Amino acid sequence: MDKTYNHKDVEQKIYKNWEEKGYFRPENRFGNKENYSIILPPPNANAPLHFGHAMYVIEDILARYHRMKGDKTLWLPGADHAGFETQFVFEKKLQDEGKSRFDFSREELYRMILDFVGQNRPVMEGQLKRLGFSLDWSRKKFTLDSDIVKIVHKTFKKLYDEGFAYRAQRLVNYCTFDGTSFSDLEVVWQEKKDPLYYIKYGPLVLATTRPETKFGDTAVAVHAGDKRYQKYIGKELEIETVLGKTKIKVIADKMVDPEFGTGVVKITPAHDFDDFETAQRHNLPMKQVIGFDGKMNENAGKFAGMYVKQARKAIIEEMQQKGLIEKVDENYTHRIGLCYKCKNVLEPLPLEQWFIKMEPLAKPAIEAVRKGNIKIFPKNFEKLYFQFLEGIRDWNISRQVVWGIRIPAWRCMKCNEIKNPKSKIKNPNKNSKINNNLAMEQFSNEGWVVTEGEKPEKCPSCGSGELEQDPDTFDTWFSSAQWPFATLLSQSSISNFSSKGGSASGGQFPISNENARMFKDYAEFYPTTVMETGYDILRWWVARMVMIGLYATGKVPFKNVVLHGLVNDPLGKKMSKSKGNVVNPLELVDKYGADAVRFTLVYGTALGNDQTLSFEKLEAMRNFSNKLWNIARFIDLKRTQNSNLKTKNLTIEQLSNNAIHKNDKEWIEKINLLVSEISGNLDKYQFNYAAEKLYEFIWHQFADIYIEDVKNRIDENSYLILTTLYLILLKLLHPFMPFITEEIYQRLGAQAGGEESLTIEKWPSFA
RNA sequence: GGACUCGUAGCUCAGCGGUAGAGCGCUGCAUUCACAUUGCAGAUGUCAGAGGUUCAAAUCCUCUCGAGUCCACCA
Repeated sequence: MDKTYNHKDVEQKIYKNWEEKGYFRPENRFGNKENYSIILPPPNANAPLHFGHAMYVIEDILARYHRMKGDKTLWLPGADHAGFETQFVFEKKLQDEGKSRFDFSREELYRMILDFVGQNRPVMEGQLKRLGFSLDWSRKKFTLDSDIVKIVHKTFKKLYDEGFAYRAQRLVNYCTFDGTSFSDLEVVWQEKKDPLYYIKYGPLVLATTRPETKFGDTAVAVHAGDKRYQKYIGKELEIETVLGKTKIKVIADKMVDPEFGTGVVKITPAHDFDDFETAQRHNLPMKQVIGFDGKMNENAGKFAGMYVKQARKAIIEEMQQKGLIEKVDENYTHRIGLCYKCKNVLEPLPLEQWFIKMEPLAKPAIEAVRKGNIKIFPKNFEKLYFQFLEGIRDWNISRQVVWGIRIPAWRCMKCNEIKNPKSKIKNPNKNSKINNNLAMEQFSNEGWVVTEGEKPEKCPSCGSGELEQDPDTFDTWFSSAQWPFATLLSQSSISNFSSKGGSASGGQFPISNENARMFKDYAEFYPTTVMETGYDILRWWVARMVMIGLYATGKVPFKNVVLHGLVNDPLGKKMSKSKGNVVNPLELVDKYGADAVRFTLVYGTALGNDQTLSFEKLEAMRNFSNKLWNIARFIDLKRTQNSNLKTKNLTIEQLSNNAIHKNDKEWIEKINLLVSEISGNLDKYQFNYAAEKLYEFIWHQFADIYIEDVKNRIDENSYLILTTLYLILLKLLHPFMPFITEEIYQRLGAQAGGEESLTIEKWPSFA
């Protein structure tokens, strides 16, 4: 054996062997006790891993621990299509090539992104392997796999049929130049100085930066406690405007800050996010004055046809002439949203989209945690969970991107014409004249046909064949929310469970009990045992999985939630691509070895806390690997010096019966205690304790004291005890440092008579 | 603006009611011995600050200051 351990020589070779032998497949285990399952949070298929993904080592520790304990263990990998993010990255690439998404048809664009992702996905998977993750690759899934898509469609259909999915008009950030809406993520916020106009509304004066939207005002709001305006609350005022006299209602709402401006706010539901919400609270009508083409519409009277900026100027001039402007604050700064692409000001505009009613779904999700059907570790995150669910709003699941699962909903053009004769519904990107005067109430789903993916032949209510599919795709999180049951269900032949024959009403989708046997993985591993992920996606992902999982299957999707913290750069700053401080975990694996990287991540940081990446710590853990190596080297050397010295794979009890020397007996007892401590720590997700104890014990107890002691009195019996105890320590350490422990085990284990790999060895039990 | 997390040895962090802990670093010594990616010995802290609860507080409560994250995006 070499003097130092060289991880590069062994890691990849070892992983390849593990995989070929099928150790990570649950069906290959002997003596299965309980079913144990973890679904890997699917990394973005498009991007290489970042450091956060290395934290999934926690899942590997759990998987390996339970596998060794004899549980039938499944750790299932997958990849997420990450709809908007991936399309965003791809469009950047197009941009670099001097192209844009508008140069391609929907189908072309989708195909191109699919190819792009296809090239990147193996990179990500290879990285997970380099980290030693004991994932069952035979079961890997992608969120756009056809069988997953089928399940997602089915869930949506169920939500629709049971009245949880509805169509409604909500505001979106719309770029009138690019003709598309953007999600909140892609809005670029910028500080800008704009005039703040103080304009007269009858007896009131209010401040606004957007006087041109005044034609869309459907109320004026003040704070309920504002003494100045008490007498107006609930009254209807007659006011003078540039388009003549009109009437407007005064409401009281908490959204108004009496300190700002005059303490009076105009409410323009169609063109301001806050106003929109206020209008919902007060059941105010919505009046659109700006079209999807960026021009004022007919509600703006003589200003119709003007672009927003022109109109603002023209209106201000006229108001000034009429004496309707009290003053102008020229130095007002505020933040406005810009299009990331063309840097134009985004226009909040009302667009019809699909929503999910969340409150009834959130209730059982809250209950599940309250009752302890789901446990969250560390416990303090429960608070965040409840906070989110108790204040939940309906979920907009429509996304105007191509890269994703297309919503299986068709609009009957004929029914819509009957319902809304004047404004023929067309793609709003082309036609601005829709829904100008719609009330705020939820839309009915009339005129829509929702299926499980297949195109309907005709409209069930009018029989028309003129059906147009919703161009939108689902929010990525809508599919990820179904990940635990979707991945497990889709392991079986999915044709068993498709659409038409399926239980239409009543029972929980997707399957009736008698069919359950067809879905073996689902039956065995759902609900999964642990969902382990970063706390930053507790609400985005974990909470939604609970809600949708409970809804779709009638069961919690997992029994335990384990949340890890973030890994920051060596200066303690969050790693981000834009800051350019991202550390590739693979670089560190190359330099220090996967085991050292893994151990570094769990050593010394309590679960759920952030940590700062430390090269010193990595070095220390690499040294620890070397220590392990040299203990093995000592054992190996003695053996070559005296062929009577033997190692045997014995249990602690058997060892006890064999020990002769008093000191050896003591050390057996010490390790016996250690086994129980480490097992206890792992059962309680106290990975840092376990790692610290193993490090301290192996190095400063076992090597520094015990080996030094045995060295001077070595004989066949003491050698047997010493080396067998070392095997036990390797087993305890294996979930944390799988490569080096396996390599040493292979070198020592040949004589020991154990399993062919540590991966499938039995976890030491304490006497 | 709202919420959450964190401020403990030079650095990175455990501890979270009972007279302060680890790793790294530092100081001194040792070393043909499995390992210098080593061993032995040692120094180092009014546990951010101020109040309060308690027989007892780094640990519980309140406030202040500082660092960070998430959410919202005030006319």
